[in-house]
Amino acid sequence: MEGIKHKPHTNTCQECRIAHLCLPANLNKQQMRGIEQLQFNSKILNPGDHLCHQGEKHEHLYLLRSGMLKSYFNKENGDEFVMQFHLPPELFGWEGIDDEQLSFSIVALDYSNVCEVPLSQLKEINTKHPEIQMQIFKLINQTVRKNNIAMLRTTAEQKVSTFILLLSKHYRTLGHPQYLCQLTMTHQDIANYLRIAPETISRVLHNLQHQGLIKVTRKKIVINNIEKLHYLSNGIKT
Amino acid sequence: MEGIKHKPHTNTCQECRIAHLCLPANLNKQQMRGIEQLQFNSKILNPGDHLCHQGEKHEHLYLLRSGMLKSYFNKENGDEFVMQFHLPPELFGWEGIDDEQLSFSIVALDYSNVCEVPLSQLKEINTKHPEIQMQIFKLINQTVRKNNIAMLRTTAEQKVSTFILLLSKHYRTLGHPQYLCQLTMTHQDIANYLRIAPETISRVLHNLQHQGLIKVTRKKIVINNIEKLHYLSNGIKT
DNA sequence: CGAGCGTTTGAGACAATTCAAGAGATGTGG
DNA sequence: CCACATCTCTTGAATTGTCTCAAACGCTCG
Repeated sequence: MEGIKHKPHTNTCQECRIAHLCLPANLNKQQMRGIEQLQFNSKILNPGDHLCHQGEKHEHLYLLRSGMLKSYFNKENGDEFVMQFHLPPELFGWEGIDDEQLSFSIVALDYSNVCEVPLSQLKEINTKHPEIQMQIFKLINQTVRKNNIAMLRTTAEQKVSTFILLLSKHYRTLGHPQYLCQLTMTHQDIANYLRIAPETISRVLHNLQHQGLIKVTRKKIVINNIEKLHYLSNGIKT
Repeated sequence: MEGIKHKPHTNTCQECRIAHLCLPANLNKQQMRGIEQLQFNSKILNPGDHLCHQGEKHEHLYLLRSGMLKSYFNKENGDEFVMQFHLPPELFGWEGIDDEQLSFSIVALDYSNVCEVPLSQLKEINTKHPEIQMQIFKLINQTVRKNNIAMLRTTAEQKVSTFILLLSKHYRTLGHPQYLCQLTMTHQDIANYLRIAPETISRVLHNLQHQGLIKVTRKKIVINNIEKLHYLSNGIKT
């Protein structure tokens, strides 16, 4: 799987379908015309393809246009540590930006399209389009919030139900009904990310299904009672 | 306590003692001369004073020059939720920057000195000094990392020992020996932040003392074996 | 089809929480 | 300066939740 070649090609922000959710979000039409020179390489990744590897030189920020990614690193003892799942539109690759080397690897979980912003170009972008700074703030902020969402919960049930809701929201933006949710990653990865045991994921899903809130078929989850799932995820008892 | 008036006064980055750790970190001497116009109000806070309140208009970024702060918000059910403890030099106030209103309050735990950067001024700063963008990235990154440090740990012992090490590092930068650590916040606040029960904090501290790693006197902790504490905090068994 | 991985399920062990009571510290007003 | 009320912290006992270990099952892919 990994062997398949990336097909880099160039994209201008002007013709990008999700520019309004991305760096140029705050630009008006006139300013948009001024960014003809804003164009970046974008990469198509197949599931299992790596975008970058731990230890490589840190030279890009990335913008996820579509698909789903996982960033992780290997601890000294060899254990994998899942940092994040990336969902579009997401700005990532800024973690550890003060380091020369990348402290993490990023792998595609789904067919994905990623836009590369060279760090070397960032200052220039910033000078020409200072409005973009605020948008970068917002994008970073969304990422931080997304991660807090699942990890700050205390019980396994809260964590898992929050995670399901997060994913289902993503699938809704893809046009699927929001009560549908596809687990593209393994239970192991989710468990690692949420800092719980993989067996616990299994048990919680079983419980949620038993309560009639969801229906699990393989890696597909249908949400029957999204309202109650929200309650659970926020620790509100009914 | 809360009633005591803030004493705002103006600071230029040029004369600031910690400018090299703050926004102008990457500027050379020539560029530093160019930032005479960079000056911000700074506030002195007494313990218990609020810097800002949930619901107010979101109009500043803040830079903590000295002291210690806590940011938190109140959930619908009235429960307090501790988001972060801020240690200098830290850039904060960018969480929820896409919202009009502040989603959190910030209170001083110690005598603190905070520099205010108006959001309205940010674009201008950015245009004149694009080098600062990268420094903002770095500062945000440090904050995210600091929070991950304690929260990604799995056991209560790991969380608490990581937290102690974090604080002790802070006190070292103040000139205290690094094996000294003052808890300016209540166990309740720490517990809330680390998502564990306050009783557990008490028990873990008791255990660590029993193992001879620390000595607890009231809110003062003396670290006897910092190396082993590091092992514990990283989950390495000895 | 068989190998290998991921998932499910159960039983026992362990960690952390909850609840409750008491000790210690802090602040206030007389 | 003391007495009282209020917080915070400590400690114990019972309970709950999650983890670990182990075994079996089910997919997927060559």
